Amino acid sequence: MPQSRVVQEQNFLGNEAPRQKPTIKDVARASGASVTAVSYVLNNSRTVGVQTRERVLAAAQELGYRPNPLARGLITGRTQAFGTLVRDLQSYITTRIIAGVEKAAREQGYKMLLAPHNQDPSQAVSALHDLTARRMDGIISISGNSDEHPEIIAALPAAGLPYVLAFYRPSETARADSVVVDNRQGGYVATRHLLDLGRRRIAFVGGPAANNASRERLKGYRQAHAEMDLTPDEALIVSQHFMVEGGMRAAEQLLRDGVTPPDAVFACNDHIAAGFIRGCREKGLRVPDDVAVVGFDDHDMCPALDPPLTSMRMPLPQVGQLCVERLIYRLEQGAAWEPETITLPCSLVIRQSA
Amino acid sequence: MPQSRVVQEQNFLGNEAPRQKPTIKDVARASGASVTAVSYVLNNSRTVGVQTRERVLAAAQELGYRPNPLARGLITGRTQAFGTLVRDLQSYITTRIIAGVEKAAREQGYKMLLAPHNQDPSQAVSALHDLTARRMDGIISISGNSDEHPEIIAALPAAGLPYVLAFYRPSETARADSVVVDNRQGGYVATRHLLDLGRRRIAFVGGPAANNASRERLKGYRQAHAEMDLTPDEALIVSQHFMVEGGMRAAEQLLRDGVTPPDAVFACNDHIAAGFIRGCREKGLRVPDDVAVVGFDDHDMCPALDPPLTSMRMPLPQVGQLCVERLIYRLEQGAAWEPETITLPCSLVIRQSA
DNA sequence: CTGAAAGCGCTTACAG
DNA sequence: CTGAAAGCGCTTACAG
Repeated sequence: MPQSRVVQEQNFLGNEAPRQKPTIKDVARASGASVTAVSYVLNNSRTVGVQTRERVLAAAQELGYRPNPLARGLITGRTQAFGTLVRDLQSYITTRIIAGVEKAAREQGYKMLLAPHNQDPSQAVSALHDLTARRMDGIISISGNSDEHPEIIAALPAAGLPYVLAFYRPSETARADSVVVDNRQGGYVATRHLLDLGRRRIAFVGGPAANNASRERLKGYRQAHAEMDLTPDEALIVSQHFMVEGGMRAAEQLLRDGVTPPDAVFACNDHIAAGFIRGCREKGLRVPDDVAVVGFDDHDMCPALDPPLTSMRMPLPQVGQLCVERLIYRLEQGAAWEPETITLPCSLVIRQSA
Repeated sequence: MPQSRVVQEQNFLGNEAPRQKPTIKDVARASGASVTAVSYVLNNSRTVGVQTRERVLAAAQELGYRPNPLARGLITGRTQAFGTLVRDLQSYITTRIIAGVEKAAREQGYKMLLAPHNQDPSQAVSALHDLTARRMDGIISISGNSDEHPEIIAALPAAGLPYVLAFYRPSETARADSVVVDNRQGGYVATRHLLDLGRRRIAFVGGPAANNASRERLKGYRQAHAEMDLTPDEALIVSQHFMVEGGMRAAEQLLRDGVTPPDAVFACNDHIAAGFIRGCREKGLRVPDDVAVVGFDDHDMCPALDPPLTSMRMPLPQVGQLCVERLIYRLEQGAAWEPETITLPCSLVIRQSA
């Protein structure tokens, strides 16, 4: 009898056809306990006689029993899994947040189902439907450096699942938990660093004008100036796409003949910063001597740029981790609660561009 | 009666508490059909009288009915979802393959459950257990530029699920489907490009010595030389980590005083190439005039490097897409089959470094 | 303290 | 062609 079990185990571990997975009934039979007892023992949800308990545990162990999450989910309505809504998986920022989500989820015994929506509201809605149908326990919605389409955020409450926003600060009225990075402080620190270097014509190259992170960083930029009783030249404040090409275009704008060039640039991401540096080079300007440059994101190519790029680092894995913790907290609390936004500071990584 | 349904729908779409999701029973009741009939209509698995069929469809539509995948999976053993095993989510290569997997999966009506294993066999085994327990329909295992831990590949068959390897060419005996990139051809094309430029001392900077992709690319490097009756200087062939720092170290090795420097470098990824370029700069060597450089991966920072980096592009999204197609094909075929490896060619993206 | 039984929401032989 | 019923693998009132 025990022998036949061993054989099964070998089949499972070997390269052969999969054995039939043992069910709770098999464990009950093998341990001489009732299905009820097995369930209670395995879930620790009721005290069970100690000898029964031990036989159940032994049998489960020996059979390699694993409860079927589908059956369990059907009854409990919980699946020990989160849906993670993301725009796409190509973004450096997004993947680092996901890494934090995954790690924290795993540590808490949860799995993560990824649902990219490609910034398409109808895809997002259908993903949300599916996540709900699969009885996810909650949803984490990750925004990247660009804002999510508003309809996507708006679709979240309708799913009827607890959710937390990562990297996106909800409007006052939204009643949503979120974990965000302090973009204002990041913008402040970056700008302040350039001011401390003695620069006084600091350009600001933001992302698309509507981008929330950019707007916050611009506030920090202004604040740093204001604190030193300086007024930035509004002509130095421009918007571009978060790409190398955007940075090159910004350089064309700001370094064109006939205008006084900036002596520093704070770029809202590293791609822009890199493109700007390239633009400087083409104009014959030296970085950092003529133009000091600070980027944002601390991209892993920063050390490889010429010169190595000084950049703001965001605590991205922590954002993911805190989202998970928040979500689990909500799951366990249930009932009424006040939405909460956790704000994490950025830090400056000084290299040679500023 | 219809009115109360409308109210429910509003609750669902609004910001209120989630309504109870309708079940197949609700659809049966609303349409006056049997549960059996509803099931057959919705699955198209048996012909049903046309008027019944239409009433069922209408009711399902109106109620916003979505079959519970958990209940369905419990019976059918299928969940319309794949598990995707990855080392981590930080790799540029991995995320691009994942994007391809996700897109193809979505188009075929499948979801994707991501399971990172951090190159830790025990994490991989437990992820595999979980994926099996959740009744995934199949598994796609994605390797990045570095080889997977062999135990991780070895654990795959034991899960008893169909699986496909992405980016990893299985050994002859492994009997596994896979979709890989033609690293040999990539190495050949890159090297050939440098040779055609007239370079004759071409260094090869690979990843860790055991790395399979590197070894294949080296074969291509040798082949390109052989075709022109050239023999590369073995001293120019070095191994480094796939990082900017690795490239810098390679530059230290190859450009040190007293040795004849290479006039070109083929680096096995863009981070290495970028680090090497930085090393050249520090030695006062011009790229590409003194040293031409070709990287690998076509990283999105390539255009921002100085000079913009010429690099090999791999058809990564296609790798993911073909994995999904292969897997679905296996699911539908079942039974006996011969393992198949699909090999996709790389292409050269010429910028200014070579 | 304990177990038989109902039931979660489906699918699918089975019997009409 | 059609539907009542069994059953997937669990959890948990319910009744002893």
